[in-house]
Amino acid sequence: MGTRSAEARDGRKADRPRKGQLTRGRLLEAAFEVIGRKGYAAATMDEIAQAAGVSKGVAYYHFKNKAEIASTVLTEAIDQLVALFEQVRSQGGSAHGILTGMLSVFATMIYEKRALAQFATSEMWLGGGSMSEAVHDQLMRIVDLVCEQIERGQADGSVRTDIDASFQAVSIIGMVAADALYALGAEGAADAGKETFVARVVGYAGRASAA
Amino acid sequence: MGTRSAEARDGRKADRPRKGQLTRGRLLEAAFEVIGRKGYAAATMDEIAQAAGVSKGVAYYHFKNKAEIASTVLTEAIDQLVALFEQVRSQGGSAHGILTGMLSVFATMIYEKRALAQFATSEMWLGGGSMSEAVHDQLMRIVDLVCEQIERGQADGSVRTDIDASFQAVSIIGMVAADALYALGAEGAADAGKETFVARVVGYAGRASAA
Amino acid sequence: MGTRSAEARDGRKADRPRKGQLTRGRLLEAAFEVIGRKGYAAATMDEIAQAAGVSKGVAYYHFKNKAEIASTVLTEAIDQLVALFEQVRSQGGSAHGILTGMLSVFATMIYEKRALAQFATSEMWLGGGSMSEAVHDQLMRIVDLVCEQIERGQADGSVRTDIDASFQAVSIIGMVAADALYALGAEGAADAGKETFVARVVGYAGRASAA
Amino acid sequence: MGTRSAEARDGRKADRPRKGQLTRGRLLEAAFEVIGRKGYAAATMDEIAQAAGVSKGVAYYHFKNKAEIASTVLTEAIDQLVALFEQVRSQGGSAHGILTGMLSVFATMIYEKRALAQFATSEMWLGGGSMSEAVHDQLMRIVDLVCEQIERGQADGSVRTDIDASFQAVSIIGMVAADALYALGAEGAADAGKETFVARVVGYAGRASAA
DNA sequence: GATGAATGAGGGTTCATTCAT
DNA sequence: AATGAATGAACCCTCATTCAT
Repeated sequence: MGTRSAEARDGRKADRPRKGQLTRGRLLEAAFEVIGRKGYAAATMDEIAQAAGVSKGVAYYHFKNKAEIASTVLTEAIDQLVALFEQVRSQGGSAHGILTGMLSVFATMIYEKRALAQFATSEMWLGGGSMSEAVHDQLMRIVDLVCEQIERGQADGSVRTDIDASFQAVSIIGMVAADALYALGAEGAADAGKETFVARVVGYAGRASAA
Repeated sequence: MGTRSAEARDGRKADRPRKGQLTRGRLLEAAFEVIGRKGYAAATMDEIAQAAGVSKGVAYYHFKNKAEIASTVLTEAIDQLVALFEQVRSQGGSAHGILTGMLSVFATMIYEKRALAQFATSEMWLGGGSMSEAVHDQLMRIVDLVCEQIERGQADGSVRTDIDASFQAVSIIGMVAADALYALGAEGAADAGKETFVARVVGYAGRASAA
Repeated sequence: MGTRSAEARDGRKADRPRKGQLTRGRLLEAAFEVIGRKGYAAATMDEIAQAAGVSKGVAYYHFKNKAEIASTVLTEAIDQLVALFEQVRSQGGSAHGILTGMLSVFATMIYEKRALAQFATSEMWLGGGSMSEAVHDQLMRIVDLVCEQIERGQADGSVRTDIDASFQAVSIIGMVAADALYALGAEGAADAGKETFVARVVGYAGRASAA
Repeated sequence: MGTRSAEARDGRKADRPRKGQLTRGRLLEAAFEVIGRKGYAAATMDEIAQAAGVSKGVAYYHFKNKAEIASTVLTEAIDQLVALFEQVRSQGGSAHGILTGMLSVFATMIYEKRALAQFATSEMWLGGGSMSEAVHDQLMRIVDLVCEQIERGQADGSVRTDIDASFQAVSIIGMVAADALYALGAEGAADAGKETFVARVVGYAGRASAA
């Protein structure tokens, strides 16, 4: 005991990441891993706490209940993804270029955080679940950003107009998700590497919506 | 205990599949409905038995456990779908024509049995779950049939060859599933009707793989 | 095992007390004892089930939750008391005579089922508890029956009229309850015996309301 | 650890009861309110600390545990009541006069601090609980003071002698408590006002013990 | 004195599964 | 074949209590 070094050294007590925040972060990581691996229903708070290296009680100190920890995990990840999407958008360019960039970002994230994709997708199907509401809302943020670009593309003639923009957005996202599921499910496929995976997904999906 | 089976059965072999098979069928229907509505994990044997109008104990007379009843439901449905696919294939025609027919059949089934699609998809993501093994095997039967036609199309030049056939097959199926999820999730979308839904999905997906 | 004698002997299978009813009864008895001894909050379903000689799960087969088992215990006891009160009333006589009879019955029951009295009283104070609603409703049935006789007494001039009948009813019941608590709390007092206890309570309380 | 108390305290003994005593007082008030509203078992240290506007840890700095904070609340209130009783007694007068004064004081306090009455009464029934011991001891102080006057009345012939003095004391107190519960439980009854309530209780109870 | 964080022992409840009848 | 009843293992969650700072 007595390792209060950090703030003592530089005296910035105020913005020192409190110990609690560290634990909270560890819990989120653990929840991400466990839920991704076993699904929301099969994941237990016991296992999450254990994976985080803390007692079960502390999980309930930081999060109201299991649903909250799960939706926090998801929201934080989607926040990252949305930020990346917006970054792609802010760099400007044609609708097709931005779309390609978004899909690339999306596929990359699925590739890297497959567990989250599993969690989000599986919970999203459930109509009346406790989680489904929050999951759905989060995922719609992604769909909307994709949809926006497809509409731009429809306006400038680079994307086919015979199908609803939102329909196309959902199709592309579903396609990418399914590809990821398949590519990652086949364990041997992983060796192809991220770049190959992303390139294939983007190349294929990009073609589907061309005008 | 209970060894009066053999001779007793022989005595009325002809009319045996009466009560037992009826009950079994009712249980499968109930399981299909409940699991589709709440997901595998949240579905309880109690609710399934109650929905079937029988006692809980009888469910364990007909099925070994919860996993078995669920995978039986799935297998029977996939059997139907496979049969339809093979029927489409047996009518011959171009790869594109057969593919279109299969997607049409697939989209129709999702539209009509959305609960099953939900069940299959959500469980499939789970890597180590009890169900996932069986679900995966079943769904691969579908993928393989689609893949077969894509390979035919690649051979005759009607389908792009720059992407693995299996990759394309998975993409198309994922796309259709996502579309269904979205179209059926939006309650207002249901009024568009089955034909509109199927046409849109097939039209869009068919384009993605064109050479 | 194999003691299916009763119904076998006389063949009245229909009204044989099912095994489940026996268990249910045992659970109620156990709940009565445990809750009476430790209070509602401190009583655990584990202990109740164990006292009943069954597993914890079966308690939830017969009762929806802890509150239900507790309020069932209480309701059944109050039912008995109400039946006794009504029996006293049906025998006719002066208001004073009936009141005396009722108090006698009431004091006797408290004396014999002190645990229940403890439970009922302690829970009744709590305003917003889960139990309090049901407990209050049950106890009011007793108050009403006493009140009815006090009003009769007021009508015929044998009971003072300067105080609300309901107020007097409550006072008398509170008095008896407090006496019981005191008499039974002092362990040495138990030796005075039931008759002495009842006589004292009735004699004292009966005087308080005389005109 | 923490042995700097003695000399540190001595250094500023005069102005010591500053922050610490204030916090302690706030905790007691909060505990009084919360326990009164939800009962001892359902009250949580969290809620008490929050109601006091301090952290949970500080409650354990001032009180050993939950039982201590509760019994302190009770003891302080009973201390007040005892002081009032003794004040009534010190003013002299007939046994009947003093008794009336005591009941008036008692009824008034119940009326004003109903939450405390609830707490005391409900916990008192519990035989082996953690609280019951302390509660019982405190309440007996009240009973003894009432009993003392009843014995005086029995000596001078103003109170009936056919019933134990202690029995009568308990009866009267129980009566008042029950009346308070009833009067305060019926929300509409509150409008009658404190004076009416006290007068009724005293008038009724005073009569019960008259010789 | 005070705080936030952590602990860990249960408690209520659910549910897949089994079994006697 | 079928039923009602029973079991027991978890699971989610709460909360009194402790501790480092």
